[in-house]
Amino acid sequence: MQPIYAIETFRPSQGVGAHIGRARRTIVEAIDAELAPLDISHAQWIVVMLLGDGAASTAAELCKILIYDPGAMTRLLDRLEKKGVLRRVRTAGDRRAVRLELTADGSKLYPRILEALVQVFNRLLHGFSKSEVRQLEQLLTRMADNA
Amino acid sequence: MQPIYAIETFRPSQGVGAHIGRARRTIVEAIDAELAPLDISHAQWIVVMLLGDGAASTAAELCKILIYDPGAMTRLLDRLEKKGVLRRVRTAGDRRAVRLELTADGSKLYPRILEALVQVFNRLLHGFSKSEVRQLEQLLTRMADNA
DNA sequence: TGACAATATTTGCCTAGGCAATTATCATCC
DNA sequence: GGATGATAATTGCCTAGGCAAATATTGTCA
Repeated sequence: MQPIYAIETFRPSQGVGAHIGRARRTIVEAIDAELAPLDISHAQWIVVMLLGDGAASTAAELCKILIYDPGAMTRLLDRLEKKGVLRRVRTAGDRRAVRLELTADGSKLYPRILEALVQVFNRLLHGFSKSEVRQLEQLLTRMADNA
Repeated sequence: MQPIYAIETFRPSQGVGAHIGRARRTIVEAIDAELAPLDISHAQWIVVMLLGDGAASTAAELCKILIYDPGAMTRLLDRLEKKGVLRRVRTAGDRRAVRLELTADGSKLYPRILEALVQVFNRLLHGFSKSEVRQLEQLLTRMADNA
């Protein structure tokens, strides 16, 4: 398999990295606009969704998934806890870890954010066939798996 | 064309957004590791590359491309100027704008970063055919164009 | 031309993230 | 079982980004 890019011809602002960066900023901007009335930050709603759909349940898991500083995560969780969105629960199993649970209010947040996400992604993926979406996901996954 | 996602079945941590986020974090992490010896931050080397390949030449253009706060950009440019990487040049045409130019040292930085980028992307794109890379780029572009 | 909106940059203030050190708890290996 | 290393979370300190206001300049339109 040949290398994809060569130093002589690679233009950073036209490579895959730039495209992914642009797509990501586009997504974040669109979702933030959609969620503006909820008064919740980008980092915060991602955490709510990861907890809500069961992808994570501790701070360490969130940090690993998001490649996020543990100290910053502690404070982010402080803010969400103070807002009443989640609570920290000491578990019997591993007393180092703190299990994170959405409160009733936090759980109500989940479907509202979910709706915004579905709406935004359906708009951004307008004109895509389902197989194209699946393909996009697979290509990105293969990239990440190469790391 | 049908909507891609439905509220009932959409799982945020498995959608396109999550994949793009993961891919982006993977890329940033890999490049930062590669560029560690240069002692230059993520935001900084992106600016150097955008200036170096002519994709931008003013602070406002950088802000637009990167969806970055103008105030933060001013200070980021301050740091790069103090490092001797770039200089600000008042132009005769529009006296509000400040044209940004890489210094000789900044220009030397360009190929070193370029090499790191090519290396990292070739690694992350290992196993991809060129048409798959092109396809990935096109899918991402179509997404961004829908915004 | 003159008033007014828009653009480019800068500054102050506040918030949030990164890094390093600390504490508590678990896992491992002898 | 006990020493040692790893893991989870937290805290302090510093840096960097977001927002709003201010300044300078340009564009527009009556």
